Amino acid sequence: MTAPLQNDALPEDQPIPTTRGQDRASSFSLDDFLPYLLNQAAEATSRSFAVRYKAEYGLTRTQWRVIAHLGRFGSLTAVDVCRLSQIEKTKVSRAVAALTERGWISRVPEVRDRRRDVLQLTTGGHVVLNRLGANANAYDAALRDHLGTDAAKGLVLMLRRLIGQGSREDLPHD
Amino acid sequence: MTAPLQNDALPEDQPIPTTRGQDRASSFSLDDFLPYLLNQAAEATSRSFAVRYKAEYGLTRTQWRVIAHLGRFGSLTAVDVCRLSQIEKTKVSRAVAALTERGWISRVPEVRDRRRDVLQLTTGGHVVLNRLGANANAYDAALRDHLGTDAAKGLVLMLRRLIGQGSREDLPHD
DNA sequence: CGGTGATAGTTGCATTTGCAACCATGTCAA
DNA sequence: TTGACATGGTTGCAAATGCAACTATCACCG
Repeated sequence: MTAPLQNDALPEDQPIPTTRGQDRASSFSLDDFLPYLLNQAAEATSRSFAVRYKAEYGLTRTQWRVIAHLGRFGSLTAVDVCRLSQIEKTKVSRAVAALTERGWISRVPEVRDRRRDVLQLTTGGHVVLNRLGANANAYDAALRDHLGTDAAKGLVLMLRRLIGQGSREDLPHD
Repeated sequence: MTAPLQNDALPEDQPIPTTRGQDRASSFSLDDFLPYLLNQAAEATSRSFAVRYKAEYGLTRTQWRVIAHLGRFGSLTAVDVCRLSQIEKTKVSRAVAALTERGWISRVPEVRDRRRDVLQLTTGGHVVLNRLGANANAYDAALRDHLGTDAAKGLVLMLRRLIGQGSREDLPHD
């Protein structure tokens, strides 16, 4: 659980010291900065779930994601995982190594192109995925519920939009 | 070396070469998992901006955030920053150390409670913030534009909701 | 063939992290 | 005053990460 740290910190007699108040020099408002908000939200929602797969299976975030992707797509090469998940090559490589070692995914070199290894969840891997997947579903449902079903749907659309348009060149570079 | 993050990844016409078949077993659908989408979106939108402040000022994400918070709130102690930003104690501590060293923030021990140091942007710090802030604004505007202004507003609301730990509404505004 | 250049995946190394233990100071109550 | 406990902040260390080589394989062109 993300312990909220909710603060009784800011009541006026529990002071944020001296010169509070916005700094006039800049018009930049962090609280409305989309990347920032996205980050916070992502952190907030990821963290509590991360605790779970970490505690129960000693999984890294990356590892969990790799598993999830393999669960979703059946079999993939490492590069496919990269493309789909937007995770760095190296990270995937190491996650795969670890997961293979634990017997949760299998890796079979492709004959037609021996540079590639085809990755797949093993039976054990499926067990893990299913267990965690159930949790994930429940958690997700709770989140959507909290937002309102329709709103949640809208959110998903926008997020997809942002993901697709991530770091593009048509964005201002002063 | 700047714009890695390749993402012609998910658009429907994407080949995804080696995918052989879906995996039946699990009912978990990664593509709809909110924390996952949020993460992706956060990554996508943060990265390109991060490149900028990293290249230009050698700033870490955390450092940038600390600066932004100090810019927003004027002066804070490290713990205040933690509470506001939801960043780990340690991370803040180190960021502050680095930023102080570079002369971008000042740290003054509080007399009433010598455990605390009051942090503030120096003039130099303000310069940095203003420069980057301008970029940030432009970038943010572009993102909102891409989403549609109204949709973007809705998005912000939902994100705040997810962040949960509280609308910044209880904080000194302006 | 041989050469050039992409692609899959790994490894080395310097940074960043996360977590827990650790000071120093402050608070409150007996 | 003293002692128990809370708080602000730092540090040590073991992971996790990012980036730039580097290997091995393939593809194509002459």
